[in-house]
Amino acid sequence: MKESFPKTIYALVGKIPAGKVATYGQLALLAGSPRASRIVGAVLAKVPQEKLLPCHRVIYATGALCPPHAFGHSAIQRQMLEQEGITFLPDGRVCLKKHLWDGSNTAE
DNA sequence: GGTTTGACCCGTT
DNA sequence: CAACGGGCCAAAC
Repeated sequence: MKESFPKTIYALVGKIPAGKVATYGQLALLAGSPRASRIVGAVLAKVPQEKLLPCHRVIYATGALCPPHAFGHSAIQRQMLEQEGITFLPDGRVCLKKHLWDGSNTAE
């Protein structure tokens, strides 16, 4: 495995199953750098939707969604996740306890 | 090849 | 309880 970081991120995000969510830290961890959580976001920011990556399934480690400008609009990500079957808490956060992606099982 | 920034995360005030 | 700052790693200019 010698794929670049962004390449790894694309693969990981593309492996996130519907109805599940992954945190930037989680992707960074699977990518090989647990502290490169920022890189994950930066990479997704550079990579256009042409990759068809479900970046809307990527959220903060706290369960909060990423800033509105990330998807070009606010509450968009939330709407998408709701359609995926994600459960939102009254706090406005995703139920990480129920929808946190199990990337450890998908890691190769 | 060095510098700047970035869709983050956590501890402290 | 809420807000602020700092630190981390890698990609882009």
